Amino acid sequence: MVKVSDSLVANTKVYLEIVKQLREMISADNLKSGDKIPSERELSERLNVGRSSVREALRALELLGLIETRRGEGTFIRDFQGNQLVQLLGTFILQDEKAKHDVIETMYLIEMDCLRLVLNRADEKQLLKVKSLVEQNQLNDDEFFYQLIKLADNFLFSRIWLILKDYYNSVQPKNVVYNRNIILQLIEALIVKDEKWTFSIYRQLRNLSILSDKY
Amino acid sequence: MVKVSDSLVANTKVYLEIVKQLREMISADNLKSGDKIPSERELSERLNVGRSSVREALRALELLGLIETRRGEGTFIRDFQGNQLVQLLGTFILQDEKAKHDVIETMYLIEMDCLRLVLNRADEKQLLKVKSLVEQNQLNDDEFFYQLIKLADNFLFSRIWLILKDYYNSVQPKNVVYNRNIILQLIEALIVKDEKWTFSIYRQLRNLSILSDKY
DNA sequence: GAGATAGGTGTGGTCTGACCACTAAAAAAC
DNA sequence: GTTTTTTAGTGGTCAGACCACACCTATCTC
Repeated sequence: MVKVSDSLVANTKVYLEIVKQLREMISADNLKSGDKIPSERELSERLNVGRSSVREALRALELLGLIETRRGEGTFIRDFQGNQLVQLLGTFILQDEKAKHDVIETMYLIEMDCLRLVLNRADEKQLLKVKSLVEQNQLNDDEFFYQLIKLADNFLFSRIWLILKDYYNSVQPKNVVYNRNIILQLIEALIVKDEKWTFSIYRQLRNLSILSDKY
Repeated sequence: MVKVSDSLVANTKVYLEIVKQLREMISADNLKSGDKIPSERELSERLNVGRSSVREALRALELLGLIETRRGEGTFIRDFQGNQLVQLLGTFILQDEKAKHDVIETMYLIEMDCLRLVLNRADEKQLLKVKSLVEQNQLNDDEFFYQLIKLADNFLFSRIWLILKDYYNSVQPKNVVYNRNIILQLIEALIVKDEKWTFSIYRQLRNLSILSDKY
């Protein structure tokens, strides 16, 4: 009988090895969001490990938001959502002020990077689409920005931004402002590809006017 | 007998409740990095839950990097380090084709963000220190950039950059170029706080000359 | 035949008890 | 006093037992 743990020098815990195996399994079978993964009992049997070890791995991935389990049905790949995770991390690590500052600064800079990308990349059509959504009041501030970030067409930035946004909102209560006029101006500036105007409006939106020369 | 699970409408899983309890416990007792938390068996008894449930909670927190367990000793609060976590998330998230391009683009943009931060933040003294290290040939390209990133004084950026750099090096065969002259020019540009010059040199360093107007 | 009902099966959720491997501190031997 | 041995405590893992729930299917009722 060959156990997963035997394949290593045993300095790796079984549940970590299972996480690894799951990763490879997902990648090999090209499983996507919503797909089902084998049951706990089947995994336990296939990997020659105890079911409790399988559960430790699955629970950890669940807390991370990477999978979702439904009693009586099974375990499914999930579209990664950082919120829950971020909330947890936040209460654990975001105590010191410097960390909060870093989060906010990083988010602003990444947002501006995305604006640059949009300026160079997005076509007018897409921007007009966002504009119409805003005009119909279908987007709040966060949703609007997410649309912009997506237009930057960089998946990594989208992911990072989503996480940072959650941190940001948990640190910075607030912002029900939603000034539609400013947002519309920002879109306009992007459409005409006026970089200076774009960033001027952005700083206004984020209340960075005072710090305008800092970034 | 009152179980943790009974105190709720039971729509919350026990291990999540334990995570919550642990959080409160840590906060109440003001436990800090390095401190020990109760043993699995004690927690199991105190919270009236099975040890396996306690373990599910602890393993999840461990994968998150929030605690550390040492066999034979116990479980300890840990100084949070995101790298392992981000690495894990990365392998789960970065599977698509476009990912490589996104990684490179993201790294470049973050490096430029850091340059901006350094321009506004770093004092000459620190820069001269880096300069002397370069002159003594004590830094390779990556190490040099890491010094710069650190001068930007944003912990989050440092973390993200380190991860991206690993991906970058595995994607981009590689650049043993190490042109000391260009690096020294970059430092000089930063010292005199000449933004245009700085970015011009940077693009040269990263061979972005062709794309210069894209970013 | 259509619909409602009752089982059966598979799944996650949880607990218990049993080992093992390892560490550190106490006890014993010198 | 120093070394060795024992012992108690801790995490690591497994196996088996229930439970609650979702889904399917065969059966019953009309």
